[in-house]
Amino acid sequence: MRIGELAERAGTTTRTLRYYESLGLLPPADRSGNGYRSYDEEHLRLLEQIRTLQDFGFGLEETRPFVECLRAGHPAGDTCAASLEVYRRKLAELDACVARLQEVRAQVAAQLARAQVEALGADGGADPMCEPSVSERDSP
Amino acid sequence: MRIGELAERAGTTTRTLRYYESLGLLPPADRSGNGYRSYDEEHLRLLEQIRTLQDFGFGLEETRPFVECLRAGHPAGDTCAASLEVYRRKLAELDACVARLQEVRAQVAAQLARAQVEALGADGGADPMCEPSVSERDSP
DNA sequence: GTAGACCTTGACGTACGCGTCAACGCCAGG
DNA sequence: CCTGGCGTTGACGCGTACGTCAAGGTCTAC
Repeated sequence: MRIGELAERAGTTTRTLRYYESLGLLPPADRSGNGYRSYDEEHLRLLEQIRTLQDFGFGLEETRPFVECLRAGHPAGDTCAASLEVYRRKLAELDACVARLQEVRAQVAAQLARAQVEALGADGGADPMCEPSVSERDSP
Repeated sequence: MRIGELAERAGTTTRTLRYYESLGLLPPADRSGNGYRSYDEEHLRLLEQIRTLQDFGFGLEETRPFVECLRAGHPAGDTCAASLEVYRRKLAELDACVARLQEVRAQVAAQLARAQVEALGADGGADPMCEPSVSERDSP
């Protein structure tokens, strides 16, 4: 099949396929007599592997071991040692990233709370502890 | 003070200060007779505000309301309505991002687990439950 | 007067993953 | 024969937040 068909079947663009080839991520496609790239089903599998990982947030370079694993003849791209290592590294990265974001979230939330109070204090209400909060005497 | 001193005190570089000015994020600095930029303590406060937000992962444009709030004479950059809105938007973004990352993390973990099993099955061990694990009989 | 440290503007480089032309070749249908 | 649709390479653009270099002006100290 030619590049346009492969691109469509893989849900990507011809530009992307040529880009991957230029990176050496995809093997150089065979050329038919007129110079057109010629692809087979295996290329489609490689692309599906790449797209799956991309959706996970993997960079293109991180997908390389998976692609090479498939090209080496393995039925799955992620059963080779190098691929497993990338998975593990990525898990660690994800954990670190989540932790950082949660910490930031807490700090931003705290800043927001403080700023809201300050905004009220500066804007309108002079002393905000006149009326005792009713909720204390509500239940007994 | 001149640009080098401000940069050092703010923990940044002269390039960054000129860049912010070119964006209109910082107000154009006054020039002394020789054409050098001249800054005061207020500029330092603006920069501190920007850096704090940058550390939270805010983009430069997102810091603009805070800077303008300070420039408007408010004692804090985050007590203006626009700044509070940015805080709230950022909180929502952070929550969405954390959720997405956690979902991805779960999927990657699942892929890793599956791939490890497949790798074992293809590589060596035929039936991996011959020797009962010794740790079970260790303590009693 | 001259070296060195500071300042000025301008412009290109970086990383990522392509999008979007430009200018051209090839091939099938009418 | 010509149009339209496919393909080819090459090269610039984008967004973000600057780094880095170039070529020059300015000020201080010796």
